[in-house]
Amino acid sequence: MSAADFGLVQPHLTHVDLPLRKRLEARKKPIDYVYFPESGFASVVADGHDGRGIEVGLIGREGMTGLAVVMGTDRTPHETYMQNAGTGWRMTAGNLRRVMEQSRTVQQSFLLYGHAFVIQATYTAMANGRSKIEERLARWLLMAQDRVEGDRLTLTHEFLSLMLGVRRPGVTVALNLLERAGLIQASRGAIVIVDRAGLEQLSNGAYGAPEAEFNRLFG
Amino acid sequence: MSAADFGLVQPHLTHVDLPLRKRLEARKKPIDYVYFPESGFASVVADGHDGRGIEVGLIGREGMTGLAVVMGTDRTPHETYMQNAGTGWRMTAGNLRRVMEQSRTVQQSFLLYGHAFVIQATYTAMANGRSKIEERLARWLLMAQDRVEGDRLTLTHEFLSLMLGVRRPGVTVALNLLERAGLIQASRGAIVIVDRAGLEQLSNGAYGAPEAEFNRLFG
DNA sequence: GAAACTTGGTACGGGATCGTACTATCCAAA
DNA sequence: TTTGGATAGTACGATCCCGTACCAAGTTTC
Repeated sequence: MSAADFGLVQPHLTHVDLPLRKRLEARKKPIDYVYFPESGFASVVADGHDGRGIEVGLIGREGMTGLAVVMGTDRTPHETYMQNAGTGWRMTAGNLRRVMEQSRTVQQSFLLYGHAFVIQATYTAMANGRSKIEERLARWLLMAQDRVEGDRLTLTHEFLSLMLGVRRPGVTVALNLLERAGLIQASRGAIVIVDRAGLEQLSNGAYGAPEAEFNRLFG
Repeated sequence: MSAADFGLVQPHLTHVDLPLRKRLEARKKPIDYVYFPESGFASVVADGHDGRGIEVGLIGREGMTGLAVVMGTDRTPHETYMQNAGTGWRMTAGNLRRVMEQSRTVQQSFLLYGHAFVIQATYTAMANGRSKIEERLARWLLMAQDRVEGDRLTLTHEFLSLMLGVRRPGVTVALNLLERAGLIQASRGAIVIVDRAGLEQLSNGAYGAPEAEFNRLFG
């Protein structure tokens, strides 16, 4: 985004704390604020009819929440909340709408990120349909590390199982597999990424394509 | 879309035949035309690293191809081709860009459909992660019927297996299950939907949410 | 109408994942 | 220091789905 465009957006931004599990969007409720994380990341979670959600999107400092507003509506059927605590900026949905109307190029920047998000979602659909747990896990860990500083992720097996939509023991077993392969180092409530290249290889094609598309657009 | 807006779009539209398997978008290639099907439907297919694709989106008369252009870029990593022959209209990507620039409200209409498409993709991710074959099959049949006239779908088990990313015999077995339940009537190369409500129920929550969102926006 | 091809039905063993339950370990609060 | 809760490891049978193979039945081609 150009300096001039950022100048239009910046006055509306408020710096905010984004603690763990803070809800940034509620399902089917009007979106009040859109958030631009600068650290940590949020999960977009689709609710199944039986209340068992599954993650369909991951948003960190590369992106923003509130794409529904960018697309011209005010809500989605999904829930979005912080999965890894951090900080960021937010602006009201109304101000976002006004700035986008004011500047085509600002709007264009947000739309381009929207495109990147769609691609991420479609590849999540592919991974969920085609990949084994350890492959999806490797993909998720890589996507998460892309969005944090350093190589340490603070999360439990239970949380990962909710994100991937699988059993908790399934995550435990898969993590042990990754650890024995020397790709990660697990401890209670935390995972350290040791070998990114190895994880990418193990993901067996599940990781990479959306990231390549993002880099083509913004890199 | 208002009559005035349609007046801006209409001059650029050319009526075209959309035969089975016609490719509307090639992966990672610049999009020349965007298509508005009036009958039949197209599949958006993500390519796995091993070349085994899986469907991540379904587009019929309710929508359009070329969302990447709407979002401000010229290509996607996906492939889009007609899955059920029909007819439609197309316009060049350049004309689409110009019309959207000319009219905020035209752009807004297309963006709103883009939102609906994102929701469809995210629920596909959920279905792929959580639902059994027969549930996903019921969802797919309902989505397909939403996009054709009448209750007859012309497609083979083989094709369905490619769309769902499962084995062909898996589709055969699941279809027989649906038929024994009196929900469909299968014959060589064709499926007749007999009981929509029953299919929705059998889909176990996999069908419905994206359609509800679409209706909220356009219904 | 015979041959070649497409499509659909069925079967087999194997692997992935499930739901569940139980135990072990770590950490924090009392 | 003890106790209780959160987290992780392991095991069990059941179920779903896989890859593959083979055959049957319909359809097209010659």
